[in-house]
Amino acid sequence: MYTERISDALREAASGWGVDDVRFRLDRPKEASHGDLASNIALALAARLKRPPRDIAGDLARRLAGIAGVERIEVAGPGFLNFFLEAGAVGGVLHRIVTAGSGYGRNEDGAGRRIMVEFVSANPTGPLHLGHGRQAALGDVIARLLDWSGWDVHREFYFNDAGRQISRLAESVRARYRQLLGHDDPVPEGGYHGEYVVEIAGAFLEREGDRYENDGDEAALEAMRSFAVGVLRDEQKRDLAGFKVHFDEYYSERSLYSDGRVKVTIEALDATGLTYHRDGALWLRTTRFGDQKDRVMVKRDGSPTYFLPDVAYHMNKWERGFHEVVNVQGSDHHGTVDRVRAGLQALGRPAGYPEYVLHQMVTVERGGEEVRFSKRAGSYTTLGELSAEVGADVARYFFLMRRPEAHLTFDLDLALDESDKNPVYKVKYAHARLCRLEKLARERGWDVPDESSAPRADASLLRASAERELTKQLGEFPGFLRRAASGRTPHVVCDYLERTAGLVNSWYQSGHPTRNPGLAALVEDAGLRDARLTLALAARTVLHNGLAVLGIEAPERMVRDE
RNA sequence: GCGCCCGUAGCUCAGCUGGAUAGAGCAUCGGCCUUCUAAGCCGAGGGUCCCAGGUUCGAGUCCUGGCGGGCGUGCCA
Repeated sequence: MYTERISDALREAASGWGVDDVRFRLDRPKEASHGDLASNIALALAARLKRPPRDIAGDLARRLAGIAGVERIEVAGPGFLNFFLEAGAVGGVLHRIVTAGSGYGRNEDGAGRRIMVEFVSANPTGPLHLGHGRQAALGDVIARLLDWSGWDVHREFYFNDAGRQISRLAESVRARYRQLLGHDDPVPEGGYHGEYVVEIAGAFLEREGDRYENDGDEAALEAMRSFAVGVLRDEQKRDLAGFKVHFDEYYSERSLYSDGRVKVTIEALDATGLTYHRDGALWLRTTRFGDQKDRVMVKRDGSPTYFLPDVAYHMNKWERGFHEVVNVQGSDHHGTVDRVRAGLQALGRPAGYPEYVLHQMVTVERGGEEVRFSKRAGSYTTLGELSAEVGADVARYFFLMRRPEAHLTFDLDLALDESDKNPVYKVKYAHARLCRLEKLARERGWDVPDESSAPRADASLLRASAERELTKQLGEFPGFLRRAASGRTPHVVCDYLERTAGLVNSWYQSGHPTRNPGLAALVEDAGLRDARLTLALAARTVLHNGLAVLGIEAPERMVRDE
């Protein structure tokens, strides 16, 4: 590829001057008059070589003058090198794209190594809300990006089926159960007030009858607990499936207690000599590893604090062979990051283990007003409702289009709008258009380039600026995917796709059969038509693959339901 | 008090290791459908990139100090 060729030549030239570690850019300038590619290498070298950047640029321009695919090189501004490429060199990427097909954009950065993405990990105490939706979309797409980067990815959901919140859920179910039997038990302090608890109590009543009516013991509570957890977990799984999110494994916090891992972890931490007793509790010197203060690990009453199962769990991940772990969590959990890592470091794990992607919260707007939702108060906008309302594809896209650490305002009106305002439709529409183009060509009895025949098309015929701009954009897809994967930032893909769809539409309009028949894709000239249909095929491939990475359908035709 | 994140157009937000005249969508205004789907395109207006210093040939981007907002800072999970 021409970019690699040029960048190698530049690096080699720098090396010839004794600079082997120069950092420079070689990318597509915003301004068309700055060429197809521009580099700041002369500016980067100026200080090292103690020479004016324009002189260096001039030397480089002369030196690279004969390089294949480059038409001419200009020195501009303070010392930028602007490369103007031959049409054939630019178009060559189209052949690569159609040959790679549904694999275009993949790379082998992960080299087949295992990596775990843990996400959602909601407590089974209620339905998934929109915050979980953002997390589900982020985690799933980060996993997909890692897969596209050659990692062996494992998706895991950790569910907290132990502890106080679950007890409160069971007590809330019992209160509702007894209410249904005519008692006036109040929902306990700190309990769950949502209507779904009443439904669970009703289902429990239907299955078990009134046998637990006056039974206040542990066994009754346990029966309600496991029933409620089962119902809620099934519901969460259903909502996630509707959102096109699946997990390889659901890991139970309870199991960490029942199989002794929490106990083993306490003993292991105690054996490090980094623990001490104070006020009747057992503390861990997490400050040794950068935490703001030491933390209690075993409370005065003998029970472990919540971060211990987290440490035990991550030791278990490590033992299962996952030395690369990405945890996707809400930023309200950031306080726990340091202490969990500190506990793990005390046990000899590396400092950056595990990695965290902390996303900001989601607020919902409808009619310009913020919609308040609170789990405890029982007022809801659940992920299931949202998927059903706007569709999984739109919901996923909206959750993904902002970078994780930025606050997300979910505009329900815009998401529900199936007309021209929704960015998801713009991308899908561009894809459908390209499919339509191929279909029409076939209907007119023309051969349409496919994976095997497209590489024979003469891409150097694509000289119009809309064609070149689109072609160059398509060539950058793998780089964007790589950047999105390594940065754990799916929104980069959204931005790329919106821009690409825009260029597709511009190109499409520029070849309007009436106003500008010379640039139309479906022309009589077979050579030109094949070149343009190859461009269409390549663009369709990129849009399809980009949407696939986001877990979104790329339709062959759009049906307007008006 | 301390820690993390955020502050860019009227609104919601991009801006990759510092690069050329700061971008997109929505909203506003003006054009474009007898031929490939107008769910689209073309154009216009709209900016103290929170403020003040500093580093640099060059700062929205890096450093320091402020201001504003969110979250955290439990022997709660």
